[in-house]
Amino acid sequence: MRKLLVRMLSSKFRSYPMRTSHFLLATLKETPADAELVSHQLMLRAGMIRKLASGIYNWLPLGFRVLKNVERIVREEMDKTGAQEFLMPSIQPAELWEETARWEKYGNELLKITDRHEHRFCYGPTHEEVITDLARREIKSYKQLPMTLYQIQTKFRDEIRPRFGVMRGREFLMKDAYSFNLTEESLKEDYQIMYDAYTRIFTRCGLKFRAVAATTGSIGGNISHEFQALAEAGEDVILYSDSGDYAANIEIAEQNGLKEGDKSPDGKGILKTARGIEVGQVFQLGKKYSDAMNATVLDEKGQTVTMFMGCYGVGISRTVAAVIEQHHDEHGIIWPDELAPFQISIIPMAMHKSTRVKLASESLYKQLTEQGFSVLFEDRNERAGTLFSDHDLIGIPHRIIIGERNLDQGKIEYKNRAAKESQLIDNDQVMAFLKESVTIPK
RNA sequence: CGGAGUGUAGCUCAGUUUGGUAGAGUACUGCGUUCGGGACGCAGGGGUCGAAGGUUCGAAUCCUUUCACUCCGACCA
Repeated sequence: MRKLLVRMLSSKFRSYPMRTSHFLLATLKETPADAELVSHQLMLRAGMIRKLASGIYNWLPLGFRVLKNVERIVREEMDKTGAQEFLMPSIQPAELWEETARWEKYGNELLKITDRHEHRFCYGPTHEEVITDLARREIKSYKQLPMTLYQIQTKFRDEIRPRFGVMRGREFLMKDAYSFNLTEESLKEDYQIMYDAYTRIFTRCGLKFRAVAATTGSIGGNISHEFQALAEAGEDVILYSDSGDYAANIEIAEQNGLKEGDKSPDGKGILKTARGIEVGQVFQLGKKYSDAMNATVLDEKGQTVTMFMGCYGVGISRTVAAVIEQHHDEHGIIWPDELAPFQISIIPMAMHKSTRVKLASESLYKQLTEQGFSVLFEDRNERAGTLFSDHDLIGIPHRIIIGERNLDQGKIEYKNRAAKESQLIDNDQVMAFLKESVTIPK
């Protein structure tokens, strides 16, 4: 124990940067044969994910850092609404699902398992039953309402046909929130609060998206909206007004007898279709679960009343894929600053031969990390082309290249991943320049 | 679950028709040259050819069964 401590304090553990030579940077030059979508191909090539089984993926360090960034944004925006984070079990007893009749109705998508005592469980695809059970035990009075709880957790839905990598995986990371309300008006207020929070979340993720009226499917309830990231690869079709606010999932639109080319029902503009990736969905559940499971509180008159509920989901792992669908070029991924696994990469040229380059690079690394930037230090003894290609692929937004030639002029090179050309910056201006250019997430 | 296809080195693939000692490129290791946009030479390591059974003197190759994975559809959202 003492030995380990001494080694950690004295060795490279402390002083070395997050460096590519010891980072699990599992990039692939060629596209794996079983990936169809650009996002799936790039996630594999960049070494973000690896498949373990159909629809089930490992998240390697690079991908995990992005996943964590989406999670952080979601958590920040949920906390802003006053929702409380907590955690439910992923394994759920059959009895709860039988109370709502979903043990049968949810179908084969529900992964059912049996323990050694022959007790039946499922791996949770969603958590309405568990939260409602918790709420009926713990929430007693109208004075506690409204109340919203959320968790960020791995879900499992046994899709008939998983596809497109984490876009339609079986196991996936999801944020699910549940609101409890005394009245329908209160529910509608919370619904709007969540709707607004989702708008902020997906905006921060750099997504172009539309919120569309949606059907409620096996979750149930009355009113629902999906947040659709616009992408040709999307599996959903939406109908939207080209100049008004109207937008609906194709199912809803068809139920209302609307089709492409029609006038928008709000009178503004013409309806057009687009494809989308569903990255979030919000539901006004009403009393579907609270009725079935008897989740009640006492109101101010001492009467027993059934609570209204809402539920609100964000597909966190799917959002990562959706962002890539919208942010890439022929060389690889182009991360928005808030999602990038690292904000800045430092690529020293011929560092293994030039002490000057090495010192300048390490010094800059130290300064940048002290300022709170996340920085990846490229220390592999590879040819420049290899390094540049890898960094293009993994999509770190801000790149600093340090070489002898420019050091002689007192300059370093900066290249934005999204830009075609790089630019030279005076050595003593670098910090100011980056502070100006890089968004630092809190 | 219906239809189509694929399983050979970490990755991309040849070899299977017509059975005869397991291959290429790339990646990886060592040495040397080179190195600001995926270099080159030499030397190496890495495979129960998805699995099981059968036919045969001999099976990656032929037969049977089975498993996994991908795509289209239905399903889900």
